[in-house]
Amino acid sequence: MSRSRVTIRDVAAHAGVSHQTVSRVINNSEQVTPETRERVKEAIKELGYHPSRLAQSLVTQKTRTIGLVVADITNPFFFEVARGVQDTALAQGYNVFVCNTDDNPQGEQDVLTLLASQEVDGVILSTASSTDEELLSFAENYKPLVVINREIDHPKASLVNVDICKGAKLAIEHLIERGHSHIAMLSHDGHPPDTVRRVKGYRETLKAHGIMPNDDWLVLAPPNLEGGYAATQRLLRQHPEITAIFTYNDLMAIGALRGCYDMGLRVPDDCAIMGFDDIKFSAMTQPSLSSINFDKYIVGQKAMQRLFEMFEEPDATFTPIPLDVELVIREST
Amino acid sequence: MSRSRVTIRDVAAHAGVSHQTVSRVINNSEQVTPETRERVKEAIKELGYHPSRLAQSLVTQKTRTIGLVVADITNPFFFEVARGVQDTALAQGYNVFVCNTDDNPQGEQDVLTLLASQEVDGVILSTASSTDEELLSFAENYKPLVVINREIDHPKASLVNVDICKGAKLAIEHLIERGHSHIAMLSHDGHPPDTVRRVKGYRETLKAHGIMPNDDWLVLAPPNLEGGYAATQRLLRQHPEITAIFTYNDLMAIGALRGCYDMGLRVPDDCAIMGFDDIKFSAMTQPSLSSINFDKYIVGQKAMQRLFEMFEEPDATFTPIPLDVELVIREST
DNA sequence: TAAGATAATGTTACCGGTCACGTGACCGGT
DNA sequence: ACCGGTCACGTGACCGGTAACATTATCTTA
Repeated sequence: MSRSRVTIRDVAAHAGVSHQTVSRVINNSEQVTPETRERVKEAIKELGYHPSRLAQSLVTQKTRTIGLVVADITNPFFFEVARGVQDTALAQGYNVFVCNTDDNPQGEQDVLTLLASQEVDGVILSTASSTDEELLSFAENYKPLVVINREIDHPKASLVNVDICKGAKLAIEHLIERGHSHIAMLSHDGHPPDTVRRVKGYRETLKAHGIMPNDDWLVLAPPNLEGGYAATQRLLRQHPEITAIFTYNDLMAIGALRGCYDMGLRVPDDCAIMGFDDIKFSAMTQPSLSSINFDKYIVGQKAMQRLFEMFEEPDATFTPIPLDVELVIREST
Repeated sequence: MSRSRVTIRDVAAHAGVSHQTVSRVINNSEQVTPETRERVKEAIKELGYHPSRLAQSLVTQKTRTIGLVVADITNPFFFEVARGVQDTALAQGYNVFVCNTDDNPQGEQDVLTLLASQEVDGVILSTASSTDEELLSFAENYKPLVVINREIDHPKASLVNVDICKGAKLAIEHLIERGHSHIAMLSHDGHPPDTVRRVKGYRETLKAHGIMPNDDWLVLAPPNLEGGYAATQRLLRQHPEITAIFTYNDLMAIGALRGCYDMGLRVPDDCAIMGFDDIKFSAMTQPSLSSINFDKYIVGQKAMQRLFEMFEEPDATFTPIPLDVELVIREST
């Protein structure tokens, strides 16, 4: 194994057959006598031969490698998705390149070209910094693409969509049911499409219940702990009348929890907090966090499965994969 | 770009030179007239040529790809390390395969052989389910290897070691200083080497201060939120005399926080909690968590840099890279 | 029993690059 | 005018596989 390298021809010589026959054995082709197959297998074992994926890839033009593009692996939401993707990929002998874009359009472009140069067989994209046009052009002249939580209309792109609108609706309705009418929202300060859907769900649900959304109560911040913390303090200082906050994700919500605590406000009595994503931490915070749950792992798994289907039938068009959400009520509301 | 593929010979023909000259231009060899270089570059641009990494790798026997093996990407500790690795790798045009072992020896072996078959240029390993022998044999007949937080003596393996003993010492000394003498420890139920160091630091520091470590107060549990939560409840129910808990990592500590809360115990008054790793969440919990901090991102970065050094000088032996720790005192102690 | 079908195996081109080496142009020195 | 050295570039082999086609052996079947 530490020797230079055992090639398929070495094996062939050792077994007294042509290298093509060895190749057939490796690829489980039927066109081989059980007897020679056995001889070849023995030679393979004796020499400790492993086929070179590089050489295989070069000729088959398939690398058995896919790219997963996420905004920031640091978000628990993404890594559960990543696990789903990786596990299903691995089961088929595929490897996954995980790339961070840092929620930054340039980063996303860099990453996409890098993936292109690595010649991955397909890409799963769970981020949204690039514009629709950039994405379309990527889909156009590249490989199969699965997009998570984003609408894009292209025959070569397939979608996995969590029902975010419904999630936002459930969240707001729950808050209204709890008697809140002064409901603020902390949203992502980028412009990803799934932000739009959350905000849309937030406003429409309020309206549907006869509450006029107040734009001053919709604040934008970085979608992380610190962003939620800072924005909450700012918001509640300016608008003490607010009694409930709905956040873009659980990270912001956990920051909001601490923000309230540091201002001497009690959750949920003084201000209720409602998250989105239901990451593991949310069950352990104090008070534990109400949130919108959906199976992140399944999202990744379905995305990967869809990619496999696209490999099988490159010309087929696929319908979007919907994923349901559910309301999780804990102590914070 | 969507056309079949532009090869180096197409470019050569287009520019009226040999493919070798094109190759020279690509690789910035000096042996090219500025004039022809320009002509070639123009041809490259016109045809939209991108060299095939596959073909390059096949002949150079370098894939510009490395493997990162972690126990579970789901732990915030690991993904900060992962970010450090990825960012530095990317800056040099290297891509990273991240693999999870799920803290499971079989998984680790699977992953290592998968990486071997993918022909990565090197491996960074931040996990510890495999035995030393397995690891040594891997190092023996494979590629450069950087091991994080684990002792292993092999010329082909290099180490990055956080000073865990010191961390444990700082933690325990801090608790003693706060007046605690009934200090329990929640540890990893696997048998990773860095567990040993934490436990060693825990016991020795206690002894150094004239306190006999009580083995009943050392409990093993899965190193995650739920593990910490359950173990804390079990522990405090059986041994109400305990006034402080030192945990294997912050995940367990955050679980412990909630465990205390659900038992009606106040932190730190009834029971102090001390974590390890200082993940981002620890500043946001309520009460915020005291912990041992070290720069996770730097760990990944240094590991990757070391790997690059090993690529440069394959025969050199390298000294371990030490990383310092610091005590972070927050509200939980 | 000869011809055609079919199964098992060998031959050779090819994937898209890099590398070692060969060749000719050019240059300065004697 | 000749020689050796350097520079710019081309030629062909090679990396380690797969795929298409050619070939041979085996089996039918008329």
